[in-house]
Amino acid sequence: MRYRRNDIVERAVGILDQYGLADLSMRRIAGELGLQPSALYHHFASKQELLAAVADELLRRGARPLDETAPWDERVVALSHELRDAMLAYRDGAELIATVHAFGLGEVRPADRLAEAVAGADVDEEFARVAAMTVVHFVFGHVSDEQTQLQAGSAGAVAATGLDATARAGSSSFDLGLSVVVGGIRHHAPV
Amino acid sequence: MRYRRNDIVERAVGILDQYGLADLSMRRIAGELGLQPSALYHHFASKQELLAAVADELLRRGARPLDETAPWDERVVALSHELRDAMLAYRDGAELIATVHAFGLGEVRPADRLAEAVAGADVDEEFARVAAMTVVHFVFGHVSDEQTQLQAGSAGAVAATGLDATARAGSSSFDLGLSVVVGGIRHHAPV
DNA sequence: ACCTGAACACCGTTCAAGT
DNA sequence: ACCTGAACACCGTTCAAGT
Repeated sequence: MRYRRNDIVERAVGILDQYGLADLSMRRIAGELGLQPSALYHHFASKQELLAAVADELLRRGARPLDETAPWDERVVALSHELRDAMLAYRDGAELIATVHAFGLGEVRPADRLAEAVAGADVDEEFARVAAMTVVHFVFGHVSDEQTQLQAGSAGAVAATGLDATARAGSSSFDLGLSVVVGGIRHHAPV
Repeated sequence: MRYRRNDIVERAVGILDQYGLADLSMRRIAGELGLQPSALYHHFASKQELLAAVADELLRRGARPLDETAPWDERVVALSHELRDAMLAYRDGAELIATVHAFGLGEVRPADRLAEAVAGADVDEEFARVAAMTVVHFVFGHVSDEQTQLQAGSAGAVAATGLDATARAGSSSFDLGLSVVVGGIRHHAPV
């Protein structure tokens, strides 16, 4: 069989969601496609590059149109929720996306759209960049924690109501933490 | 040779600092101690447990006394700098500490001391906990980014002045981002 | 352009057996 | 209590060769 880059990424997304990041090996991806592991290196220079492409794919699948006319803080909140939902939509999505970006990889850069939104407040460019990074760090950290707890819960014998409670707690503490960061940006003395 | 848990952790810290997290394998640790890899499983149930002990050790080595009489915001800033310095003191320290805590491991919990400090503001207990987690997520994310850039720079042929500039930029954007989060906590409407 | 086959240099973990 | 020796079931990556 002959595949293109995107076929491999799609199969990798499937393995990630079904078996988790720990089982997302080059050998497993190749095996499920009926290829030798070495064939993947025709499409990707390394596993890191393949994982970056998978993270980009998850972010693209989670992308939503943004109301550009909305106030800056509403746009920041909308973008943060979009990012959170994209991270939670697939198994280990949070860990994968956070790891890829920790290594400075990935073409899709959530901080860029956030920085544009923050620039709508009355702040200079450097502050907008730092503020956007702060929001991204909060979202990455919070949602990684959330997904770890969510998946630990679903592994054990937790009642459906218990899971719902966990999800609700995650969502409201996410909104509370986000309001702290957005409030901090709002009350920043203009430099 | 016969070793105790702590001897193994100390040797692991040495390997981490000299060769990095990617080379911190059970086989490497055992080899440097003149042991069979299987011997480590008498002291630690898994590699994850060993890594958690290493992360705890780094945090303990970076611990500093805290002025309990200082205002809550100064204590939050001091604890954040203590955490940042502990993460930066050893090669890949940021990634290790962030990863261990992302999996809910480690006995040393930076969020606990931070929550105590935040409780000094006029806020309820749940808000103090969420605010402390927000600070931790910011510090973990920012310092992981910082260390990635720092180490990418030191790998190439960067002049000493260039490295200093990178470190200075990291520090001041850290302080700026931290002031956003602390400002957000300060301006939070008491519930 | 895309893939095979084989190899290299590794991993974490288990377990019976030793002292 | 602490360690050995051997094995199991894997890894990512390289490279000459095939079509």
